[in-house]
Amino acid sequence: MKVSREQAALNRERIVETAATLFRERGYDGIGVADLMKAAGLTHGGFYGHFGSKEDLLAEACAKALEHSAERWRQRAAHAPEQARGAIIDAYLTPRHCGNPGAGCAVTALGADVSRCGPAARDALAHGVREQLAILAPLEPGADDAEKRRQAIADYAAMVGGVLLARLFADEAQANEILDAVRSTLHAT
Amino acid sequence: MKVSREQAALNRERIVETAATLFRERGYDGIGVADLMKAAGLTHGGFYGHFGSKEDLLAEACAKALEHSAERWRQRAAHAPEQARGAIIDAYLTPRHCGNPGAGCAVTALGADVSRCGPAARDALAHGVREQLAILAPLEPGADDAEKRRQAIADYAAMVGGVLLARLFADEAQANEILDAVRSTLHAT
DNA sequence: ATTATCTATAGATCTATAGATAATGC
DNA sequence: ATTATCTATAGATCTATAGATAATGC
Repeated sequence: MKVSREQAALNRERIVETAATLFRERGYDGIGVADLMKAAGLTHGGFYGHFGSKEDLLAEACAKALEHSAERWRQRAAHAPEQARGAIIDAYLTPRHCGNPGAGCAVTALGADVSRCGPAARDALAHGVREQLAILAPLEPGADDAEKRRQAIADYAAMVGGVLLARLFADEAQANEILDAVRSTLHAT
Repeated sequence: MKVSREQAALNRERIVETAATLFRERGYDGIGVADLMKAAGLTHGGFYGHFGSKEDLLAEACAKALEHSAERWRQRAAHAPEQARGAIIDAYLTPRHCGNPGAGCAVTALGADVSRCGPAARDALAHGVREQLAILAPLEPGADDAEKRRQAIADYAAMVGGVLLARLFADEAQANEILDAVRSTLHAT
């Protein structure tokens, strides 16, 4: 049953990736350790060899999810420097993002859960937010760095809130109205 | 043990109010039916005489929470017509709101939970959002109704996202930076 | 020999229900 | 007689742990 040290590290990685997806899809309390391990192709009891607790895994899953998001933002920032801000905003405020929370922004999907958690998960998510802001701020209009940063925070808040609101509407047209309104308002800035 | 029909209605009301607070504070899965009933001064088993399921209660609790919010917005809208929009924004983006989720915006506290729920709670929260937008839209700048509504949606999204983000930061100064940035950006509109 | 994973289970939850109880309202 | 609430519990979860197993890595 035992696997190599290398395979064990890969298994750990797969648990984190699986958790990052399933927590975002179903919420922190929406998936148990047993089902999570089953989804990763492992058994329940093996979990505690890798993580001290479910909440420790949440912290790692949040960090991982936001790292993926940051990577995507960085790619968009590099490709078309002038329209980078608009590209990030447009990609965030889409029906695709709304409909795929498991691959989307961890702040929107898990922010409320994490804000009620212990410091490990909170700090992980907060750190991820600071990273995202550091990517976004240089792309913002503004006379100085303080103004750019302020605008980055305001953009991020509007994006997060926009998707959170849109996800409440089962009716696609109403969800799209939310996304379109936030998107066009941000583009007018 | 039995109480009057009138008292039973009051008890039901108290269950909803208690749930509206505790769900917002701890999340939908953060409080069980038994503890909820205890907090309302009743016993576990009595719950199912009033509600068909915990999720039905969530729907009613969301509706109630957003009705309270709408009432506060209407009061601000009536008091100082010119600065009504600013007053709503300023009251929403405060440390006080961040630190008291149990009395705050149900969308920020429960949006993610509800978006993973059945239609009853979703519809309740979505209906509440439409009500809030209907209050906010007439207070917005804009050449026509469509523009006012678009701006109301963008404002609401930024407020929701702002508080969600701010709640991630244990450090008060960082939380306040988020609130201040969103607030000042909205005021610049 | 070490250790990653497994099986099995303890102990504590959780939602929901069944049946008893006792006060209301006819 | 009706019914709002109570006690007690069924049945299904959940996190975490203990001890067994078997393959790696010295």
